[in-house]
Amino acid sequence: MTKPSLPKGTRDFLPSEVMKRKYLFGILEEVFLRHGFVPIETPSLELMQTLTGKYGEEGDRLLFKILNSGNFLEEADVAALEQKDSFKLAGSIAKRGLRYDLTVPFARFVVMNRDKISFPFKRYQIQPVWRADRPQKGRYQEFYQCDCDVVGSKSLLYEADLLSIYSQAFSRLGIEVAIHVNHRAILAGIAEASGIAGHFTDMTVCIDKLDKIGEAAVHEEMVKRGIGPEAATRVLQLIQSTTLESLIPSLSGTASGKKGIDDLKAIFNMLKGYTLQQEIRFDPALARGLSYYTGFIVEVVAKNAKMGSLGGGGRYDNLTGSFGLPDVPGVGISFGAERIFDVMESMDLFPKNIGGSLQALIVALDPESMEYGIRITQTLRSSEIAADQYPELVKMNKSMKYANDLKIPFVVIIGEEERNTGRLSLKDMVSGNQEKLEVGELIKKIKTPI
RNA sequence: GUGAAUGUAGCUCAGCUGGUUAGAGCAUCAGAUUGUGGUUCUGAGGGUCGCGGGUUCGAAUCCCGUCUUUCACCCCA
Repeated sequence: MTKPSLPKGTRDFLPSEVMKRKYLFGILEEVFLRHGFVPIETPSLELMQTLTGKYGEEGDRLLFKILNSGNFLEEADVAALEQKDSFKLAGSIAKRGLRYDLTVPFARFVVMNRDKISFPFKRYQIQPVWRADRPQKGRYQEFYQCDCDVVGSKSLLYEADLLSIYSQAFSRLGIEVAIHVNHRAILAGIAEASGIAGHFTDMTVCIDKLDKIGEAAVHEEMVKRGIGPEAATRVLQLIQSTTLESLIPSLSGTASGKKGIDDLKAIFNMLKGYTLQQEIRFDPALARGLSYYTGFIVEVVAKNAKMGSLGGGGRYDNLTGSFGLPDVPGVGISFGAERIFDVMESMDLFPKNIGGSLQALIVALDPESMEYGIRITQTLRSSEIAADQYPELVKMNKSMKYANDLKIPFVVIIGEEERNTGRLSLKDMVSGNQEKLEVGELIKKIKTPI
């Protein structure tokens, strides 16, 4: 016998947890659908050639690879095997891998299905992804991503739409958030205005850490990466601006700075037509995931919970380029479902009534009542009541305990007397009251909300 | 990839500087209660102390190795 255990970074979900997760995903789906996004699904497995090279060296290392079937060593790269070069060997023995995110498979999907979809194509996708990362708090090797993207349009209307989705979704979930917005061109403008255009990546890597390590440490790190101390000070000064207007004097001289400011202005202008319940804040210090974002960028942070980002996204201009379809612009956002779940759990934001599913348990006391109970159960079920019959004739306290453990609100007790009179005992498990009712009354009673 | 912890009953954990038969709570099962759950009381079952080696008269306890899991960093959701 082997001791049961799970691979690291994976979890079982109990019924109550699955119900909560469905509730969360359900709300997201409703918001997505209402904004005109449609669902797609892609396989868990992709070809390694689809996945490798898309996430940088680090990402390639974290890909789960799937061994080829059969005697896969026959085709193994012998030289790599002898050199113990695992990475090189993998290419010859694993032609498939588990998807690492939903964005790259989506890019493949768009390229392969471009004849079947109409642009702009608005899709959402809620599926698990896998990463061979070291797990830690709130981070798993298998987790769900909820992505929402539009491809095939450069219109800034979609930026506004996606911000509206964030606002509505978090409001409906009951989480108060700040939606931070920035633009890659503004960051480029800041670099240019500080005379360090050549150090753009160094700059963004550093300022991304601002809220984590503080101003002084960011300054120090910028200098360490070859940015002059004065330029670093200038950068820090510029990224602390809280309004677009205050950046205009410094950035309007640079082409990219102007472009970024114009874009964001246009987005904010469109947002005036939306009803937004959450704060949307311009934050020039936001420098997230810049490796593939080319325009607008966004990140969502909970206001009342100590938790990293609950979601993020941005515009990218060349999603499908690596699959041979250039110039397809896109903009998208992602919800960090696992973290949102944790925040909602810690703030007790799930409705109380999503735990139990069964509304009535039928308990029979003798073999004839068992048969009678089957018919009653079916009657209740066809009256849209979630009903179930206790399957064995046992001491009643056992079946009552079962009803109690499952939080079933009503128990229908059927014995000889009930059978003869046609009036069944209905016990309300919350109040403990019990009364004898005919089936019709009983159904009405169970369906009446408390 | 770097660093630090951890591992004892199904679960959460106690077990002092080594000393007979390894404990508790929860959970399970049975009874108090032969037609009534939650609370309570009584009892029962359940352990190769992660695995391997070493020190010792004696190891859950000390040492070494190994595996597992967790936490932090990197990175990221």
